[in-house]
Amino acid sequence: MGVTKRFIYTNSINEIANIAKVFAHPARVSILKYISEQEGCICNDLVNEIGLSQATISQHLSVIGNAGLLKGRFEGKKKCYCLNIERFEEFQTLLNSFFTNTTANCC
Amino acid sequence: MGVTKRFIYTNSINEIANIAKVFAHPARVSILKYISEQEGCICNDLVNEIGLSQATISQHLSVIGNAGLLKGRFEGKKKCYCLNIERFEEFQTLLNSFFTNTTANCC
DNA sequence: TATTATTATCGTAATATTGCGATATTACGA
DNA sequence: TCGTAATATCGCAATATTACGATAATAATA
Repeated sequence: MGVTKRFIYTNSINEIANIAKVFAHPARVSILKYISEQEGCICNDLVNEIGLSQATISQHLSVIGNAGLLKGRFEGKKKCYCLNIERFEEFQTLLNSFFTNTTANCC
Repeated sequence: MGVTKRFIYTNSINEIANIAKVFAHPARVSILKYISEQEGCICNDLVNEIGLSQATISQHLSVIGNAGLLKGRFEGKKKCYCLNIERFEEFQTLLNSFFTNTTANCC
């Protein structure tokens, strides 16, 4: 029974959880922060900066990318990543709504 | 190698990840939302509302409680929970700072 | 052409997380 | 006093997640 019963929750509840999940690992927070400070950066920069293996960084990049938070393009053999700001702001808005609604409900 | 290398990240990175982790499961999002809509509620209300077992709800409440987001007091045999708004707002502020800083950094 | 660099993916082992039944403890009502 | 209700915790099985070595494919350079 290690699988989450996503079917019992509403779409908006699942959405908040999915968003939060992207940030629930420090590697991914660190990656996002580092990328935001560069004009663009490549997987191996992150390997050097963060100190995890290339395979692991690539895995975490995949999670972030699947969430829509990255734009990437190849420059030769190097894949150069930068943030998808619009998506980032979408996430911020959704989380803020959740927080604000939740605290406003309370007496 | 299933354990996160938390020691390689800064405290503030770990903090963001820890906060996000509380919301990374839909049960906990749902619990927080439901509690916010009541004057106070008990574990069994949540069992009925969400549809997970009492043991599971109690587990999730424990995660939320350990994050400091709950106030609870016994009324007889019933433990009545409500939100710790201050802590909630702390989390919101920290997450917002992270999002705002990250998007502001970008060109 | 050979060598090096870059990266996504696969496979694996270790650990964390999820869900739940069982249970012990406490409170309450008949 | 007994029966019921409420809840945290334990133990367990199943699944997800984490980290990494190995590897294949591609690009660039000597």
